[in-house]
Amino acid sequence: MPELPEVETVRRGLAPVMEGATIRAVELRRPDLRRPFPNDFRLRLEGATVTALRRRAKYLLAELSTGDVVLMHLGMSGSFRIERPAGAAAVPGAYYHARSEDLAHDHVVLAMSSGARVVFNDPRRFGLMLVVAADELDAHPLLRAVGPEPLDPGFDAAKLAAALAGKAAPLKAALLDQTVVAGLGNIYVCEALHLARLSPRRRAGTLVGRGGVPTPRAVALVEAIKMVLADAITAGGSSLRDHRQTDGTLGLFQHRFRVYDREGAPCVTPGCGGVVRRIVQSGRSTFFCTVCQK
DNA sequence: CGCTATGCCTGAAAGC
DNA sequence: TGCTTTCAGGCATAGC
Repeated sequence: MPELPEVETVRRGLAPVMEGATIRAVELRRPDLRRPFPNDFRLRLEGATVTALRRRAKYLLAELSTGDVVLMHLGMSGSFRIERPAGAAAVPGAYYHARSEDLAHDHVVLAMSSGARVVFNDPRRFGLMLVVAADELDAHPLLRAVGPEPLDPGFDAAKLAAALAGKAAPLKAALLDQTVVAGLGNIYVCEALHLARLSPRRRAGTLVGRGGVPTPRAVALVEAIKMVLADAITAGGSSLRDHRQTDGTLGLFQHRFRVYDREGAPCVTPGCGGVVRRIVQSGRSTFFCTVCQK
């Protein structure tokens, strides 16, 4: 489910009730998600204060006063919601979920000193929660090879070109590769390629000129990636099947999809006149317009 | 029943 | 032989 804009939306929702708050109790309602919780997971979280809640790629990182970091991933169907137990004071700036639902897939509950209960729900259990020492975070196998943050000012056409140079894989597949650029998934790759008018089937290496110089297409693609992601964050992400904001409300960006899940609909590019098509690449649906995306 | 699904790790296969 | 790149398979569940 969640790509960078959804994870960032979740981060912004959780920050008011987690940052500066102490984790009073951790309830693990099953032994594993995608992989087992570490044996010392509860021990290392309980009593620790969250000093910052950050995001790297599609990972949420809760930095603790103890020098540990809680590494969280939402997988395909994970979501967080914030509950306010009866009698607990409301945290300024926090938005609470109206009521609990789908309790069967509530796998982790964090009771925070802010009074909020942070509940992780994940029907498919492709999500992940680990705790690692902060000084080992960058070298951690899950993060070591992750590429640049697309919304970082340092991510530019030169960076993208360097990552794409020599690649024969389709552009779609290259952009899904988290080592090329971090945080894009199936939706936002399709959206960014349409905005940049680039074919998902084009060989990735063709965005790089002689000597590794980025082409105008690479410049356009970087611009499109940044714009699509920023707009999606502003809209609270995209809610299809699973994504909710932490207060339970839906994201709104799905109403603004240019191509994703719009097979057969007219292309929105002014004057194009094409129709959105669906193909399968690397086993996943790609939506694009064969008329204006070259 | 069969197909699809916002992710991504693993391992096999292919290419050099 | 070995390294790198690419892709299919699988994970677990729900909805249509």
